[in-house]
This record gives sequence, structure tokens and C-alpha cells, in this order.
Amino acid sequence: MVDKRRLLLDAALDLFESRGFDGVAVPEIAKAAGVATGTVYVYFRDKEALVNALYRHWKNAYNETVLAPLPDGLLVRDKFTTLWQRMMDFAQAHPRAIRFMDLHHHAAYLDEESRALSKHYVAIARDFFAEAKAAGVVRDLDPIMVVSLMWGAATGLMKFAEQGALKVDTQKINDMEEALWRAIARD
Amino acid sequence: MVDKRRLLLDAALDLFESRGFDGVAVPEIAKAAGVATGTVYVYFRDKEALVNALYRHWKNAYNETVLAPLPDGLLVRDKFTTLWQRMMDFAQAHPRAIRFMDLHHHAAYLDEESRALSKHYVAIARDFFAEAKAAGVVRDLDPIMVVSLMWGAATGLMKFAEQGALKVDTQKINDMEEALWRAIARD
Amino acid sequence: MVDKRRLLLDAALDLFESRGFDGVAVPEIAKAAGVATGTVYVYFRDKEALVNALYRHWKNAYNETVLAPLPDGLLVRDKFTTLWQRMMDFAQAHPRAIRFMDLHHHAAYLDEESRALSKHYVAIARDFFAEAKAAGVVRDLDPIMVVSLMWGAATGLMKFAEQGALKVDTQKINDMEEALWRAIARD
Amino acid sequence: MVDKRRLLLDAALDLFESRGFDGVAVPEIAKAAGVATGTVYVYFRDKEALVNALYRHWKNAYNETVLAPLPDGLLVRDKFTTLWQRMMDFAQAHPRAIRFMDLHHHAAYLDEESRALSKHYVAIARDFFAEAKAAGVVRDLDPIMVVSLMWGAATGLMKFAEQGALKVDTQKINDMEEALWRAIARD
DNA sequence: AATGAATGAGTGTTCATTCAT
DNA sequence: AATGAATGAACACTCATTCAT
Repeated sequence: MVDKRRLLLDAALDLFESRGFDGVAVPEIAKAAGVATGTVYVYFRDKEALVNALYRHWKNAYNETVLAPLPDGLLVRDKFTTLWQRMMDFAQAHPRAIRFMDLHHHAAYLDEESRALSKHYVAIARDFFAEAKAAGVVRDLDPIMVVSLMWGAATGLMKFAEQGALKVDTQKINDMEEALWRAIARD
Repeated sequence: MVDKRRLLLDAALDLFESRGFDGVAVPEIAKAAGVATGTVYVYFRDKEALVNALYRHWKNAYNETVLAPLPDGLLVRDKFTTLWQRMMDFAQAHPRAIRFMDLHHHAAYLDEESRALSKHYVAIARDFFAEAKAAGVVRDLDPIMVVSLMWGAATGLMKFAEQGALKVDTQKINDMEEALWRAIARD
Repeated sequence: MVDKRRLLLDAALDLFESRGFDGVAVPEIAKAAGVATGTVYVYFRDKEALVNALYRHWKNAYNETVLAPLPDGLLVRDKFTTLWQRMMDFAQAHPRAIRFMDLHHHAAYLDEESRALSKHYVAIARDFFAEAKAAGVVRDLDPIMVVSLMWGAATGLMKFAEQGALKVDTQKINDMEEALWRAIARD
Repeated sequence: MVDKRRLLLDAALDLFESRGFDGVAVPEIAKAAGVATGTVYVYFRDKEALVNALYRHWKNAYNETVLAPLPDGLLVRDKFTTLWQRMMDFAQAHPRAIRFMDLHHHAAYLDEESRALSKHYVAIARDFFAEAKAAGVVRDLDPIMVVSLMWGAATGLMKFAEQGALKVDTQKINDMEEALWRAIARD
């Protein structure tokens, strides 16, 4: 027996990502998930609860995968490579999830708990760059700006790839990593 | 006598940017513009025509302002500075327009003509980097990737600024410009 | 200078006949008449006043043409021929007017004065058949039933002609007249 | 449990017949049927689908009742009586249905399938009169003209009865049948 | 738990009418 | 007299949600 809650979240990701929260009808999500309309309300109090559950699901997955503690004793340069590699692995495995999170970042129907998950991510990233700066390997840049740059680079790639203007492959991922490191590294 | 078409476009930008196309009711746009509901349909055939007109208005404004021909005889480095400066000037003058365009990039309700305007932008940027590469001042990177990086950096800054995590000032803009140039420049 | 009131009535006849009172928008009538929307309200208080004016115009035309006093000294049989001929002449000259009157016969938006015109027609017809019956040339039938039969035959012809199932010509008109007379005549 | 589809069709017949397609609001039909507005759209795709379903329902009922095969071995004269009797039975049982069909005969919102049902009726009637003519009992008249005459007579009676100018009873029905037969019979 | 018919508030859009020009 | 932009109430239709089964 399949997990209907999971089927609903999967269907909702596809639909919300491509048409936005208000552009998708609840019965449509149910149909895409292969369940009856009423079943949505067995698993989620209402449409907002569903989108919040979806957001949290993917934010948590992202946080756990990308922001997992880095192995001790790695050089900052290698930590950076690892972080970028994790981001790209995640983005390639779940491109819709990346776009969904980017799109719904600051939506009114996300509650406080959902938003808090974003802060966690920023905090971790900030710490990493603060440490790198202290170690003297990166230049004196506002850590948040570095986060903007990296998140922007990742979502930018996804966006152009989606439009067919670009095909994301190992070469491009490595080129982008090198470019980003040069952007922040001390000479 | 004020231009009601303009009032409607202004109101629509605010509302669509913050709540998305389907999250905004037409009478609400009218009310925000200070006109009656029916007046929307005097100026626009339907809601889709309104969002397309809005998208084109800002894409054209962006294309004309940011992608205007660069002065002759400028060094590539200075051209880059000029381009980035124009992007940031535009983004700071019209932050909602930047976010609106980013959000609606590939929306189903945009027609072919609206989408064509995006291609224009990409083409211009591509040419610039192809030229810079030929001149030997930037490394061998896919021009589209450079466009992703710059657009991503710009929208990333806007996003974090919006959330209050960051304040965009001259210092940050210059830092980001320097970082982006380092990302792509030949050693 | 053309008479705009007349242009409006002509346009309204075409449109009301083919799509009904509620199926036609006032600005559409204005456009078909080649005048501005506001001009409709210069000549008619509102849409109901327009449809009532139109109904009266054609009912009066019908009454004056078809029900004009018959020449004295005519045989009943010839009076009948004359009446039918007048009906058919009118119907062929103004087929839309016939259909319009038939369709709007008992519409809620017709006022008492408009409806009274129909009664006039029925009264005249009733008198004619009462007289014919007294003269012993027609059988003992309710005069109203004879009116139903004749009006039904006339509108029936128009309806099938409109659909293209039938072409109304002199032969058919004469055949129908003969049939109708046989229907009511004493042996 | 009552059949809501049927309740809706019944309510729609009353309302469309008296005020026309565009004169009736959908919520009004729902209210008259005792269901919620949305329920209309559970049973019919849109207002046009509802009016087409209604038209087909009654055209089929008419075709099946009035145009059912006549008993073998009947004299033409008796077949005629039977046909007229069936028409009148139907008209008296469902006067609104007769008027509805007459009114919407060639309306723009009826689709091809709905219109085809009218042709069936005409074809059957045509065959009957062609046969009667071959048998030498009726005069040489275009069968369509006979159909016009009979349909016209029937709807004419309904119309005047509706206005209160006439009361349809057995006497009148028989008188009209006799009149119609005389109209077409060979001497 | 699961269903889907039923609901009615809310949406996009139309249109009779007004009024400043 | 004539205009047509502007209006807002009313319309066709949708959809989040409920509930009897």
C-alpha cells in the first residue's frame, strides 16, 4: 500500500512549482496523486497546511543534505567544493524542489515555523564564511552576500536550464565552482 | 487628468509581485489603482493581457536601460562595471519590477511576444561575453553561465534585502562587482 | 443627415430578432447603427423603451398595412384572399419583423400599451370571421382558432424558409391560401 | 433521493421558456431547482450544455411520442387523426416544452447534434405526406408546407391559449383537426 | 481511512447606464 | 445633439471545503 500523504506531496510539488499556490486547485492535486478530493483533508487540515508541509519537507531535506556537518580536518577550499557539490547534487536530483523553495521563499501563506527553516540555512552558511574569513583564505565580504551569490548562481543555472538555454553537466558545475571560489577567495 | 492605464500597471506590479498572478483579484487591482473594476477592461482585454502588458513594459524598460549600447572605446573591464552598475541602478530604482520579472519568467500566461523579450536580453549579454573572451580578458566560460551568475547575484541580493537580512549600499554593490569580475576574469 | 432614431431601430430589429432581448448589448446596437453608445440614450430612455418603441413601430406598420379597411363590396372569399396576400406581402418584405413580433409576443419587458396593439389585430380578425360566418360562407369555428391557424401558417412558413427547408414563392403562397380557405370554408 | 439533474432540467424549462436563454441567470435556475449554484456545474459543463441537454430531452421526447411508428393498416385519414391527436396530447401535457422548442428552434447556442433532432422530425413528417399524396388522398402540396401548417396551427393554439384568448378543449382540437384535414385533402 | 457529490463564497468578466466634454 | 470613457452591479463559472456514505 502506497503512502497517500507522500503521493499528495509529490503531486503538489509538481503543480505548485509550475503554476504557483493560487494557480492550482485542490481537486487537481488529488487527481494527480490518484486519490479522491476528500482524502487531501484527511492528511492536511487545509490547502495552506499542505503547502507548509511541502515547504518544510523540502527545506528539511535540503538542510539535512546540504548543510550536514562537514568532515573534520578539511581545508576551507575543499569544504567549499563539498558544499557546492552537495548543492548541485541536490539541485540536479530535485530541480523542482529548488525552484519551489525559491519561488515560495517569502509567501504569505508560509507560517513562522516554515520560515524559520530558511534562517537555519543562512546561519550555517554565515558561520562557514566567517570561519573562512578568519582563516584568511577568503576576502572581507559580508557572508550574506556570499550566500546570495551562491544561491543566485544555483537558481540561475536551474532557471536557464529549465528554459533550455543551458544544459547542466559536470563541466559546467565545476566551472561554476571555480568561478565562485575566485569570486570570494583572497589572492 | 491622470493616465489610468499607468495607474493600473503600477498597482498590478505591486500586487502581482507580492502575491503572484492567481493570488490577486482583478477588483483588487482596480481598487489599488483608484478606478472601478470595469475600467480594467477598458484598458486591457483580460487579466492575462494586463500581466503581459506589465511584463513587456518592464522587460522593455530593462532592456532599454541596462542593455543600451555601451560607449565606444571602453575597456572590457569598464564595460563590465557599467553593465553591473546599470543593473544595480535599475534594481534599486525598481526592486519590485526585478522580482516580478524573475517570478514570472516562464509563466504559462505569458505569450510568445512577451517571452521573446527575455531572449533579447540573453542574446545581448552573450555577445558581450563572447567579445570579452575573444579579447582575452575573461576565461573560457559558457556565456549563458555568466548570465546566470550575474542575474542570480542581482536577484539574490534583492531577495535577501527584501527579507531584511542585508542592506544594499554602494559598498556592497562594488564588492559584488569586484567578486563577479574575479569570478570570470583571466588571471 | 440620416435619422439616427431610425438607424437604431433598424439595427435593433436585426439583433433582437436573431439573439433575443437579453442576448444583445446596447453598445452593440449602437455600433451596428453607426452611432456612439450614449446616443442610444438620447433617443430612448433605456433598453426597454427601445424594445417597446421597436415593437410598436412594427405592430403599427402591420396593423396599418394588413388590417387596413377592405374595399367595400368585395366577396368574403376575395376579402380572405386580400388579407392573406397582405400578410404575405408584409412577411416577405419584412421577414425579420414578423419573427421579432412572434418571438416577443408576451415578453415581460413589453408594457401595456405595446400589448394592446396585439389585441387590436385579434379584434379585427375576429370581426371579419364573425361576419363571414354570418354570411354563411365559413363553417362554425371559433374565430380565434382561425386567427391561430393563419398566424401559425404565416410564421411557420417564415420559420422553415429561414432554415432553408423551403423557398417561399408565389406558387406556395397561393397553395397555402387555397389550403387555408378550404380549412375554414363551408362545403 | 431526488435526481438533481432532473430537477435542474425542470426548473430550466420553466425559466428559459418564459424569459429566454439570456434572460435567466444560472443561480436562479439552481434556486428554482432547490440546489446550490455550484451543483449546476456538477451536472452540466456550462449554461450552454444545460440548454442543449434540455432541448435534446424534449425533442427526443417529442420525436418518440409523436413520431412513433403508426399502427399498420390504418387509413391515411386515421393516421392523420392519430398524428394530430398525439401532437395535441403532447402539447397539452407539456405546453412549456412546445413553446421552449419553438422559441429556441434556431438559437445560436444550440449545437449541431441538437439541431439534427429537428431534421428527424421534418423527415418523418415529409415521408408521411409523400405517402399520402401517392395514395391520392391529399392534394399536391409541398410536404414541408404541410408541416409548417400543422406546427404553426399547434403553436398558434398554444400561444393564444397562453394569453387567455382561447381555451383548448376536445371540441377545439377536433375542429382544428377537421380544418387541417380539409386544408390538405383531395376533394 | 477514504470517497466524491454538494456547497456557496469568491473570481473574472460583461454591460446598462451616466456624464464630462 | 452627440460622444465614449468610466462605472459598479450582476453575471457565468470556479474551487476550497464539508459530510453522508
